[in-house]
Amino acid sequence: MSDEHKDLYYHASFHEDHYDVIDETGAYNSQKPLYSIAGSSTYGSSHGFDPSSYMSFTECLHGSMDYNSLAKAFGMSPSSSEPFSSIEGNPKPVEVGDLGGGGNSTENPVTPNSSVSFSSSEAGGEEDSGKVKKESPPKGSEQDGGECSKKEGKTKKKGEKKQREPRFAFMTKSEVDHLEDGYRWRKYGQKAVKNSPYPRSYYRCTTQKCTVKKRVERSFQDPSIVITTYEGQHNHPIPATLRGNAAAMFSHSMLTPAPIGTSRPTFPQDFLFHMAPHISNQVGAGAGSIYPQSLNNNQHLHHQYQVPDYGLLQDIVPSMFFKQEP
DNA sequence: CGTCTTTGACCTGCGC
DNA sequence: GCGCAGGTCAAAGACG
Repeated sequence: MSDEHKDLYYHASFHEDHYDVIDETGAYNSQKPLYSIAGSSTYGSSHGFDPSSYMSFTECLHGSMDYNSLAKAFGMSPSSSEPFSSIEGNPKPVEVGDLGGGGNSTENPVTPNSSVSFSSSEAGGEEDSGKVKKESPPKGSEQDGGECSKKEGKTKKKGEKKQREPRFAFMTKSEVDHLEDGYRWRKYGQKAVKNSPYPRSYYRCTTQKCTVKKRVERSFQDPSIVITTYEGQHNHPIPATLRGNAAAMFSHSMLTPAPIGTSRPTFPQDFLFHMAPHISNQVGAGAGSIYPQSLNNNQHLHHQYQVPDYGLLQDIVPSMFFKQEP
């Protein structure tokens, strides 16, 4: 494995979380990797992809995702006190790598190494530096839409580490930083990232009571790649008013076959994750690359990727990852 | 007027 | 203890 690959594919860590990425050979470079996902790259549109199995990105965030199951499916022990990879003080981000492949979409060919990586990390109680703001009300209360008073309560309990919501990171090749995912977000901050010329933006779901946040930053290794990290799960449906009927049609369209590489799907904005057949046994966990497909318009055309063979996936990929339609 | 972005300040945890 | 870096707040401004 060459470092070259890593560099090429983004071995940069997600800074605070140390998300590393693996190269196409499956080798990765991480401190505490739980498992990695490496994808194969080559795939011809002729394979015809099986649209019956996929899950929308939004849905994923929606709550239909069972972290434990996911973990289990991926070869991790779901039950234990570490759902995904949580470890006291040491988030074990699941990483994904390999941007190898991808392929090209008819309308917008993407470079071979353009794909999206997906990683997640759950923090049972990580410390995440700085993440905790004023530590006032336990995330629970303040969050709720409530912007409560900030600088006041320092009711932090000793030894009680703030619990972090599960997080999922996606690397998408795109020119736009903020990818449309069906939800409404409000930017609440932007920070320069160390060692990166690109700033990181912080967004929060505008829906009341929804505490989902997401961070968006561009890879400094490959500026064309946008890293989006979601934290938490939406506890509400997609805003119906968003982008017209996007939300409305979402429920249906997301289950509709989308011939990638042939015609652009007409779904609303969302991503479809596709798992690549390539399995890497890093750290004893199976993996596959997840290719997202933007459902938006031209704006995200570059998110269309070749779809890998689905065959193998069904067995390794957690069911919740796919939406099965009879 | 409501919503969203920008941006400097502030807070917190961590490493040295 | 100090400095650094990440994360968040909230005032101010832009926009429709």
